[in-house]
Amino acid sequence: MKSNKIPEATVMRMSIYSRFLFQLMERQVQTVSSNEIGKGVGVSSAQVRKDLAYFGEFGTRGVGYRVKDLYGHIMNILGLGRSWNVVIIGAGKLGAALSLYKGFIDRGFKICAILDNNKELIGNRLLNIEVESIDTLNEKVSTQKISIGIITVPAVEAQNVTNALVESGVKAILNFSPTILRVPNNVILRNVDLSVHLEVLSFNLTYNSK
Amino acid sequence: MKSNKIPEATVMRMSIYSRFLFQLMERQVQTVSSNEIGKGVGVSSAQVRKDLAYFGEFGTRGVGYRVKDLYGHIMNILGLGRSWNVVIIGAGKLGAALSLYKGFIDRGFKICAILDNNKELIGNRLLNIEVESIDTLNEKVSTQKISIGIITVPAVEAQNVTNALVESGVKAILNFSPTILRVPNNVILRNVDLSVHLEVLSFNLTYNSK
DNA sequence: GACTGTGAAGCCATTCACAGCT
DNA sequence: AGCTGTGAATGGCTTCACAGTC
Repeated sequence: MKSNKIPEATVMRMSIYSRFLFQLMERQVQTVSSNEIGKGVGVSSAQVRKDLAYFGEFGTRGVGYRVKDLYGHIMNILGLGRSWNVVIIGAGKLGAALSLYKGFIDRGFKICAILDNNKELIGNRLLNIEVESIDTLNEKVSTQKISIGIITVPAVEAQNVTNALVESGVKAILNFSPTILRVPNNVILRNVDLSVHLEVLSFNLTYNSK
Repeated sequence: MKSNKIPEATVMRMSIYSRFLFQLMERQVQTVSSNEIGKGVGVSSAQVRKDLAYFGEFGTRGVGYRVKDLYGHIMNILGLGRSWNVVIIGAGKLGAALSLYKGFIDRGFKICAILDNNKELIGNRLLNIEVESIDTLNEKVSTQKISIGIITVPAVEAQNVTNALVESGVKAILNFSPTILRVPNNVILRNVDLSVHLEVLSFNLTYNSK
């Protein structure tokens, strides 16, 4: 499978489809059509079929998709057939919230460590994990086989934290700080900018689009 | 200005440009080129110029852009020349984190109220705001002129909360719950799905793209 | 008749390349 | 010479429409 030819938008929708399918499973639904999936998640049926076609043929013409099978396929495609170990750097409010975020845990992301350099926060307990010093990063990553780092520190510290994460051997970084980070190109970086979304709303409200 | 012809990606980048320009202002930089902006935020110079061109001509050929002026223009374009009143529904960890999120406050979003239906959370103090019952929504929105609602409740409650927000007169909603919400089309809705981003990383790690 | 899978068409965003200004 | 603003070219994602299958 050549993942670099697959649109990122497609991957994001796959994630959404899988959650919709999970809901159907809970309701014991056996079969679903691309049209129903599309209605359920807010895209066209053609889009659903095109997205799935990147990865194979999962349906039956005239019938639709078996919910359970399709769910399984998508979870495997997304690499969620296993669990991922994660470290969060930054034990402020956002880091704390994310460490307890059910959406992560439910989908196989295990928060193994929460690190910070602020002595006031070190020692705090979040659920069953204790906030520890950022000095323990290398040890945590290697002993716990952590492959993903989440950055929730202030912008000014973000690049330093990134460098430390890269050096520790983490393979992917999810950055919540509003900064452009530099990473070597064997490390995958994604940015989530919370302010941007509110500002898009502000823009739309101002020019009352639609 | 016809905002409905402007790509959403452009609006999002405008938000990012403005923060980059703010950093330049702090460093007393007077003038900047599209190339420098592009380098700073990780896009091409042509992209920067195209984006700005949707809104007018802000630069001087042969010279570049005056940092302060361009910043001011973009802030106005984004509707950030004023402050926006916001209500957060859901005082769990995520709601609490967002209510204290500096990135919102700094950009003129004022969290006026945090509401929840969980009696255990009502009465908690977050900074200077007290968590109150969701029953007070209508009153809050009208007396405090709130135009934006942020949803951080569990998925099952999200549609009910949305309906309440719509009825209260809120004009835009930022939804952090992983659900497809229905809103009348005079209300603007944006979804932020935190899990999706980690799952895209999982996908990329699995097929080591790039 | 219902629904998938897919080539072709359409559409939208990004990049190119250069004329025009300082 | 340096840099913006922009029409033209490119590239990529989405929609269309229908052949293929149950």
